[in-house]
Amino acid sequence: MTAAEQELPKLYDPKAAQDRWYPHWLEKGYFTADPTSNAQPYCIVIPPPNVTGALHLGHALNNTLQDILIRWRRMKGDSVLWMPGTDHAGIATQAVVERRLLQDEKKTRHDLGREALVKRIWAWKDEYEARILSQLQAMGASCDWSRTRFTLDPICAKAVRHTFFKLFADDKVYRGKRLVNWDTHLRTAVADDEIYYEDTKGSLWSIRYPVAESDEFLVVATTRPETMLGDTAVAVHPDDPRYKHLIGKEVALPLTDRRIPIIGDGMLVDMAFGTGCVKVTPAHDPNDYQTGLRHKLAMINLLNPDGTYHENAPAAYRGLAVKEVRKRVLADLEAAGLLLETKPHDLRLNLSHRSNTAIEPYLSDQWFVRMDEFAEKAIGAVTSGQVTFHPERYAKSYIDWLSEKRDWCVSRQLWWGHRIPIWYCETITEEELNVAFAGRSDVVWRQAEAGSDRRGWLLCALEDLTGQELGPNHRLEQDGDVLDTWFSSALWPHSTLGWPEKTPELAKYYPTSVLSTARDIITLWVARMVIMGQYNCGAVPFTDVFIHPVIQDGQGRRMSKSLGNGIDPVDIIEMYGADTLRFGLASAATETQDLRLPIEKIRLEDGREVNTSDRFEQAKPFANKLWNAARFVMSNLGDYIGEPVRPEQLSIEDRWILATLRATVSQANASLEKFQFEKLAKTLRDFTWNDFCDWAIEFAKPRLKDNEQRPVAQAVLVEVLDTLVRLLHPIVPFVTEQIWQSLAVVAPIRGVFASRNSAESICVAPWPKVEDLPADDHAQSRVDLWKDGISAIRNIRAERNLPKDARPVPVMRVAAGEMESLAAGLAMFQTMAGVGDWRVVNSAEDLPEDIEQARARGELAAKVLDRLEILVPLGQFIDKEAEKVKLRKNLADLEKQIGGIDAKLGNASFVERAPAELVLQQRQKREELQARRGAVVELLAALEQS
RNA sequence: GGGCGGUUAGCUCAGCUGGUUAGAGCGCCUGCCUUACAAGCAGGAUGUCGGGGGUUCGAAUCCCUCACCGCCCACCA
Repeated sequence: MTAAEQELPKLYDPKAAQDRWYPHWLEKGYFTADPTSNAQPYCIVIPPPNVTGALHLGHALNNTLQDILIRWRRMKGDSVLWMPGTDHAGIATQAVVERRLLQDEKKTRHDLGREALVKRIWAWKDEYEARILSQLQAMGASCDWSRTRFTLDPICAKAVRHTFFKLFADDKVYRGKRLVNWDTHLRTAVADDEIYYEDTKGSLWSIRYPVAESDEFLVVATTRPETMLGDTAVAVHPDDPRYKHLIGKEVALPLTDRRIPIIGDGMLVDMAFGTGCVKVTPAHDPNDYQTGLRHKLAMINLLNPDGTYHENAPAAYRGLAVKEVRKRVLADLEAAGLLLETKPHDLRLNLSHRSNTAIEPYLSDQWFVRMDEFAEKAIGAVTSGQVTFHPERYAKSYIDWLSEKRDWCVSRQLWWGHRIPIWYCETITEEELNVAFAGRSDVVWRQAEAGSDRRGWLLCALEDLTGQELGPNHRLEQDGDVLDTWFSSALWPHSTLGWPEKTPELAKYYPTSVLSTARDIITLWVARMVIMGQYNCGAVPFTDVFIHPVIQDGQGRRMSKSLGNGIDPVDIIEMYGADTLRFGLASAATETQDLRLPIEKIRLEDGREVNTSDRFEQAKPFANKLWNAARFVMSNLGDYIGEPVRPEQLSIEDRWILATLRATVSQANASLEKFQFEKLAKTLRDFTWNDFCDWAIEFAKPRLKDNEQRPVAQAVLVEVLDTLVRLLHPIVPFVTEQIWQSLAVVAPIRGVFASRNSAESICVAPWPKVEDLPADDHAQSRVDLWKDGISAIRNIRAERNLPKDARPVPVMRVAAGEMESLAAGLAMFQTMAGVGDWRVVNSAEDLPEDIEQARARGELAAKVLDRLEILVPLGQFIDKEAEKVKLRKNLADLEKQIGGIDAKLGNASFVERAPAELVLQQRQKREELQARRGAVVELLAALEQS
């Protein structure tokens, strides 16, 4: 491509840049990690999106922020790996596929069978995984796609199998009882997040339980009378004077022939609620279950999986459904005169999302991971500083949750997931097992615990058992359940790197660097990754956890399908381009607040209705602005030869913009180190727009017309543009690459000083270094004075409505020491402020005659600034009255400020107690203001006399 | 019920280790198609910093309290 072939359209075309550069980056392999590199490793594993559906804006935010970090570190020269992948999301995915099956074909999973259903889910997964990956690519994500993983793929499966095997062998996993949320319609356990609540008007029934061998009664209040058939105790508060004496005695449980103990339990019972007596049904209520554990009560399961009453219930109720049992129990109690009262009571019904039927707490046997030691170690990882949360307040939720040390239930009654690698055999003996598996270290076994639903032996194997290992006389049956999705997610940082194999990737990139996620999964995911990382690899999985804000709609609600307020990032990319999406999200990613996006529905040209947000309008002009600044620079490089520039050739304004750029690089570094993306975006936007475009380019225009100054001005523009696009690249990768590549054609040689580079893509160009750019306080101070002067004249022109072509001839009064500074900006003033010849005078000396005369005639407009007084003769354009009003307002402002300072300085306590430095500063400030006031008073007086 | 965060311009948000006349983007008003950019330029207006109390010479910033909004966790016999 030659310079002539360059297309430099006025409007930046995001789509063209995206279509052109993303495939190019992939082809060149810039995103491919090299574990053999000697560079410092930097690795982020993507929080794997669920394959349940397409990505929304929350994912876009998180992945934009990760890509910013990744692209930054890649440019810094680190050996970078951003590991992509997706999550099988157990119940969520199975549920969507089952729901669709029911809708489209009126079939349940039982109609299809396990194998066929799983096949359907794989097809679903393939579709959505492709969609998700293409969304990430559309956003510009620089993942190493050659390593894309899926939580059910063979590499991850191997890690899961090895982990479970190790846990089993170490006795860290056990089979135990637990109350699960049982869906009696679908005959399956459902997860907590698959339950919804409905407030309904129910009843609170009071039932008399006769105390054995006594005339006394205890009255219990319940919303679920049918569960009384499974009661195994009645609890009262141990300090309750009404019942204290009964603790240790028994009641005769009505409708049954059982006697159950009266226990004292301060945790379960609130003396003030109801009657102060609580029936305890450990097998069908979570609190009662805990109470049962505390008091070692019997646990009587009343239900069959289909929700009918089990043989553990008295004969009269067996085989009946829950509702029917309730009716009968109430009728029978009534008949026995034991039903005291029925009161209306508001209660919350737990319903299954999947079948819309009531959830029954149901006691079942599940696999658990022992958490005590694990949690202790994982807490230590944070308290010792091996893992740091950003913002740090989130460490508290992590530690609080882990401190409960509740064992982790890892089995799920699903078909979609990692099958639990346990085989049961009831008939074998240990001797026979020893013989069958002699010499094999890949099979371990343990005896089933007493009280478990299984008898005989539990075998865990690294490879699937065929079932034939024990010979024809013994049946081996594999556990039908799968593992909790979070089990495989917990291994994600090391499983994706190849553990348990000792891969070069694992050696190079583990522990990874940063984990970026939302706060709602700090416990479910982050804590468990730390635990499993420590267990499997002996080291924490990452050193920093960054918690990003949550995206909400205009009403502060989460985005969700059911509310219809979700935004597809691809829609935003189509409307605004990927750079604007990313810039908008980064600009909104503040540390303290969640991110509120007022949603609008709009209809696209193709008729589709999509959600969008005004927030992207705010970010929209930026890429184009940058593009046009670059276009200006490049259009002035036709004769650029790239000769090195010696520092002494630089003008004041060159030194100013380079010094300002230096400060910007330093600020950008600080923001990136601290995960302050909003600050990063703002810093770079401000530099681009306010310093580079508004001033530096304008300063350069006259110099580019001067043959002598032109090469230096060109070199500095190239240097600044080159550095700026490198700084911006992590946020807006496409427009910066477009500029980088175009710039390479017109200015193959860059670098005002030593830092020349000619990277073939900005993706791998060096990150700017602060020390390559000169600091220059003097230039900064001087250019600030120029800017003030130019703004002041523009202000006068605009406020006095001077015609466009009017060329007033102003005077600037400054202290003697500043005269030279201002005079150096001569050319700039004339073009940028639109003035004719102008003069700088010493404020201690008399004004030039023409100005003095204009003042006498009252035709002078003035601006009295801190270091500078600007006097513009307006001649016929003067409006004396308006001028007086302005000066009076100016005077009032100054007096108000002086008054404020006087109040402070007149306050003895301030002078005594405030830092001396501050008092001095206030005194100086007062002097300046007084001087300005004097000047304004003088001007006003002249005007009034005229 | 416990915990966390928020309440600053019409909208979305910075500022909060106390100390200039409280800022930005978008929107709004005025004037400009000034050959980088009208998705632009120049200029302008806009705030009892949620209410109340306290600490301090000084509070948007620190403390207490109330109200409202959001989130997490627990619970509702």
